Amino acid sequence: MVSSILVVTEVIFDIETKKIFDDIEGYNPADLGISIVSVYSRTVNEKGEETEGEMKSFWEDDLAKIWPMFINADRIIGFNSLHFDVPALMPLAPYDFKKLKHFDLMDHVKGALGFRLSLNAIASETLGHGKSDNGLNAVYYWQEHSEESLAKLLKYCEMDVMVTKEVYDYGQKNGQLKYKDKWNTSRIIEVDFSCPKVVIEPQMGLF
DNA sequence: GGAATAGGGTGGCCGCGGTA
DNA sequence: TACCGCGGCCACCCTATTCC
Repeated sequence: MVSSILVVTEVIFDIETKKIFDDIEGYNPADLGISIVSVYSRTVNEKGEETEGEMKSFWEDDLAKIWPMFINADRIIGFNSLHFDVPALMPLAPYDFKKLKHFDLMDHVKGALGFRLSLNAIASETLGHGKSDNGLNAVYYWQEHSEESLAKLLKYCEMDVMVTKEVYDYGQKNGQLKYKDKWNTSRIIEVDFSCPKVVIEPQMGLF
């Protein structure tokens, strides 16, 4: 008797750019340039438990290493990724990056609420802590380019990925997220982050 | 500060009810 | 009947918000 294993490979990612929109003409995230990409890659078993996970960060010179991670993923998770991260990475990708299995958290929040919310607003109320910094500072850290500022940039990008991961996990486990509205009232967002499991048939010995 | 988009504020229009 | 005030609805414009 051979039993099937249900697993999902998930990749949670975030990017930081070299420039802000003020530095470029028009609106094309691809023109901002990529300074660093942080990726949390993991496998999840049939119980929804993370069996293994690893955080990696890649500076612009190492970006070639990230593409195999994305193309093998069952779900690529980001926040506002479809409207920002994906277009920014597109020109650098060796394949059609936008055709992969993207899962944009903000898109789901917008679908549930009808309007957009920041990752910080959701994380603060849902997890009790928000982001450690903001995206503009990430650009300044890159432009400063000192050992200390690059360390801050790396830490910020990885922290962003961890916050995204925690929000995603909370939504998947509880079927809801939280945020504070403009009247400072705590609100609940009903979400469905369920993911179809991939069935892996154990290989029979061929020898 | 870029594009996109939702929310809020404002003003115009219309219908209804009260009063002279 | 004519006038006035009020409320509801709609369109428009401005502001706030997302990402970096």
